Amino acid sequence: MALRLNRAPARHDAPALPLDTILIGDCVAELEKLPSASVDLIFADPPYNLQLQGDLRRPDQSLVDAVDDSWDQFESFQAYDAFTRAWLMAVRRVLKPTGTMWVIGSYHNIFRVGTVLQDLGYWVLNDVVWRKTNPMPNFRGRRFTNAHETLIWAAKSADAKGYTFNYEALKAGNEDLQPRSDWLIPICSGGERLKGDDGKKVHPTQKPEALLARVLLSSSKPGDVVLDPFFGSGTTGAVAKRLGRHFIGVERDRDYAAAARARIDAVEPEAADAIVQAPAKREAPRVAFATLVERGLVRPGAKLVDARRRYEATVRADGTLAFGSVIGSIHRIGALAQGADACNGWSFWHVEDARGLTSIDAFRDAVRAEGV
Amino acid sequence: MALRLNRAPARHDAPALPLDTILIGDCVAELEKLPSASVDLIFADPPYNLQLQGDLRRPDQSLVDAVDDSWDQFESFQAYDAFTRAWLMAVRRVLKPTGTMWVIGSYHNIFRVGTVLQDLGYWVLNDVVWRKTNPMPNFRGRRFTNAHETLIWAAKSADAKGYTFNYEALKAGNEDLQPRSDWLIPICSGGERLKGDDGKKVHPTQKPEALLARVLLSSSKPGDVVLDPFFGSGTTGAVAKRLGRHFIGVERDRDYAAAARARIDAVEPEAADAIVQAPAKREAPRVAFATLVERGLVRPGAKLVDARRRYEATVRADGTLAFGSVIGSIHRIGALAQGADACNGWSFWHVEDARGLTSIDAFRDAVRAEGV
DNA sequence: CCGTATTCTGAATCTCCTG
DNA sequence: ACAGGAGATTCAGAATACG
Repeated sequence: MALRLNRAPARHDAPALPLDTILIGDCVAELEKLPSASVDLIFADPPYNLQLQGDLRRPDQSLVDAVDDSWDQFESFQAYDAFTRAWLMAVRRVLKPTGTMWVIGSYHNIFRVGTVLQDLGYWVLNDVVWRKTNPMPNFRGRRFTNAHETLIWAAKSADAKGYTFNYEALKAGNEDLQPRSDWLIPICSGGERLKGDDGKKVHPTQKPEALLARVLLSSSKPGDVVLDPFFGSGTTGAVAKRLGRHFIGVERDRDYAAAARARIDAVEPEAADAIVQAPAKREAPRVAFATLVERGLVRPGAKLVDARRRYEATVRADGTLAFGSVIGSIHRIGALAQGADACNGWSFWHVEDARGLTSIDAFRDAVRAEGV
Repeated sequence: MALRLNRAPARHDAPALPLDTILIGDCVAELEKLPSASVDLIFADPPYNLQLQGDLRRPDQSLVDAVDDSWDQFESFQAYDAFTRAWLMAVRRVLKPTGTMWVIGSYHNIFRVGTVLQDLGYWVLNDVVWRKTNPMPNFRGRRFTNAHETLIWAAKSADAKGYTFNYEALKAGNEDLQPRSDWLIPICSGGERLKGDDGKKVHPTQKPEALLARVLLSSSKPGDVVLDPFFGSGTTGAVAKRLGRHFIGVERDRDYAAAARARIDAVEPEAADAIVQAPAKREAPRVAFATLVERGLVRPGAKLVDARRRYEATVRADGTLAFGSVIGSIHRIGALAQGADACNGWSFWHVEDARGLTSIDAFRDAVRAEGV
């Protein structure tokens, strides 16, 4: 039995569609009550099936607050696939033929999700990468920092035409460059992060509003109906309301649903003419020395010297420097050579050729000039 | 029947492994001839199963040279999955227990590949995003510009330990920041792109050498054996040779194999000092704290303190520490002092003298410099 | 009150050798 | 195989504390 947390007025033109409502219950069961082909956009943030083992501690021994909630536990890949198949079928029935769907996930689950949705006849339009400016580091140094999550954007079927893609607006909001499949957005923190009375986060995986804004602005129109079958803390609803879209959320957990309802009630819709794309965060123009080597601007085996040619180091293929038997970054080796505590390797080291000394900083500028 | 394009001298220590060789034939059949658990790293760039529908034209009506080769055509997802399963099983047998595998793909195939490899027992370590500085634009304006491809980095099994990850060198080459899962690398073009006598590209999906360099530098050591079951234009082989790794390539198409062979023969390996393995701290020879006491670097009876002088312990002649009435290793006592359950005593404890605090790790470095 | 320093935290599949 | 212990390991940003 679903309990509805509804604040929307009754609508006579679409009586069966519980607009701007959070349906409390299992999403497959709740979606069966909705009419077919009735929503314009789906955003789904399903459980990731993280399969965490033991505790993880930071180098300072503090404990990482893991996502160990029961809703993220599955017995096997098979069980996860069955779950995935069920909800993907349920939302597909409700999706208009011209509608599209977004799903977000990590490497733990996204391959399963992508495979199942292809098998069900969805047609992938893009995979989009959410690059995090501030991901949690890899504390043990045994893998690459997991600095992104993946979104799949899919149409209802291969022959679906007429889906919404606000190409011109996106391009205009992106310095007249085509919108790309890699998005740089910070994680949800600070004032945006919902906290309980105890000061603890309400939901372990709250998504940033900037991410949802990019989704809704790119693939929906004002007045469209956006369905989120894993509503959680209600980011989809909050952004939908702010941007003049309707939402339907489904959430099993009453506490999450209540927090989401309160959050959404506090949202002020933006004036229609103010609804434009949030400006993209400027890309940090950070260039690593390894990039110069990779791009062939500095050759492995080349000798670097300081401005007065007192010290010499050898460039290695991995973008480190060798100074005697010591290997390290341009900064650390620069400091070591001088006997200093710290050194800006970019200004310290130079390449010598027929024309004389060239600062490696000049090569970095060349990389930046090419658009990083 | 496989025809080998071999330029490597015979090796008596590994007679069954055709090092630095391109095996011509189907990869599953060819891999059956190789011994089990014999290669250190796999890089695979399988067909993407692109499912192109009709010609793609640019706004000026010029035709885009699409990947429509017969090797990229599969009748169904089912056929593609069967193909994927077959080659993933074949390479897994050949992979050492400590080895890892990279697979690259796009949204057309990467979900299938990821699902199958998880089902086969591979353990995903990371998914890595290759962001292209210069992707092909989306000419229709109906999707996001496909500006990235996805790589999956996986170990042979969930319990596989001891795989190679050159964390410290990668960090040093990246402004002393740990390496992330998003890589920015230009596509292969210009002089690097192999062209035939007719000026046309030899292979439709030639990968940039910078991408392979990052793969090999991060997850292999000099002298390792790298297997590429879809050798194509031989980028893996060219980079392996340049960086002092051995390669084994498998390629069905004789023309591709011949072009790859010629390309690799022209490669000059980097100088040894540009590619020797950087010593990692965790691989440095172990030094017992007792050795420091034995060698007179730390005096029995000396007081050790933490960096903020909050705790104090006494050095004993046998290399243990006394903290109140408790006696134990530098690590145990460090943990006890802080009330933590673990502690790296080497970085925690310091000796105080007229010049201030000196970490006992500095004395350990001195011992190592003397040759343990 | 302000500027600086410290602390806290985030969708995380996070070690390896010896006995 | 399993237990125990040595010893390795973090970045950005916000919040809080301090001087």
